[in-house]
Amino acid sequence: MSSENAELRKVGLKVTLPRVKIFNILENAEEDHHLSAEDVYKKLLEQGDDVGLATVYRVLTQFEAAGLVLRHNFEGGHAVFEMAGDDHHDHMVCTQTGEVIEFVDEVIEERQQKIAKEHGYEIVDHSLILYVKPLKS
Amino acid sequence: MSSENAELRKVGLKVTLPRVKIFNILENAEEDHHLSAEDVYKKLLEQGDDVGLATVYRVLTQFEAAGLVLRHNFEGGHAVFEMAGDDHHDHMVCTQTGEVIEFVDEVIEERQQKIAKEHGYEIVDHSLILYVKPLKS
DNA sequence: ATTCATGCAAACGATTTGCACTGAA
DNA sequence: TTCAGTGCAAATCGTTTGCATGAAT
Repeated sequence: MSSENAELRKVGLKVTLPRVKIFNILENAEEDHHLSAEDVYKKLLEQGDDVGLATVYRVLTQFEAAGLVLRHNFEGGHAVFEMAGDDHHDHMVCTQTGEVIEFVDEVIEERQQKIAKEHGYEIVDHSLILYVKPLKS
Repeated sequence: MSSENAELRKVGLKVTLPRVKIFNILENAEEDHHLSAEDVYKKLLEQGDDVGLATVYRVLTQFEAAGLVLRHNFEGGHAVFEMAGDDHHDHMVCTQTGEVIEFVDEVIEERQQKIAKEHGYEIVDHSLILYVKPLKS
């Protein structure tokens, strides 16, 4: 039935309540789908689920290791997580509002590959974050 | 005489021993000039200078605020600092050796500006880090 | 005397870990 | 009955802060 069960099994994780709950929260995060561990924890409490913060961290780390979610280290100390399913994109973070905008640019993606190769490397992962502020209107 | 004194005064920082010592360490870091606060602290101890770790953090933060050094948040929790004097560049971090390679790509720089503008923003700062591994040889 | 800079230790926030407990296979 | 998964509290790590002392103006 619920597809998340399949997703979890597929990556070798036993289907447990906390894992399913957290998976759903990540999957259904509409507005801003970049959630910190704390965010996930609060959402769990809000919906009446009693999951420990430590478990949230453990599960998120497992999801990351399994490739289900991506962990980003924006400035400000804490990490944010998002479903990995969607296609790759980079981030623009507004320094005034904290808003996060996603974008992709093929030209940049290609240059990156090229640069790495020129130096004798291949890219394992990359992080491009633009810290921006609204244009004077 | 020593130019760092001028540099410090220029940015409105009183010339004190800890500040000069730390400035020199940053400036003379050859091999890898991306140093964590801890790295700087250890170098101070090695050369027999008794500066508190808290002071290292305070001074690095002041230097950053003054635009003398740049702070980068590579993955792994801790921040690294480098002299800002040199021109802008991005980073490639080898996931196997931890080596840090710097690079600049005008095409990428331009695209970034363009993308931000298209979304109604201007770039305040940006962070591009490629996590790489050596090509199979 | 007033102000700024420092060292030390305590405080911090995010994340991790030790451990005893529970529940499923 | 075995063992992964969990909650809770304590521990850890990088970094910041409060406070009292010390140097410079």
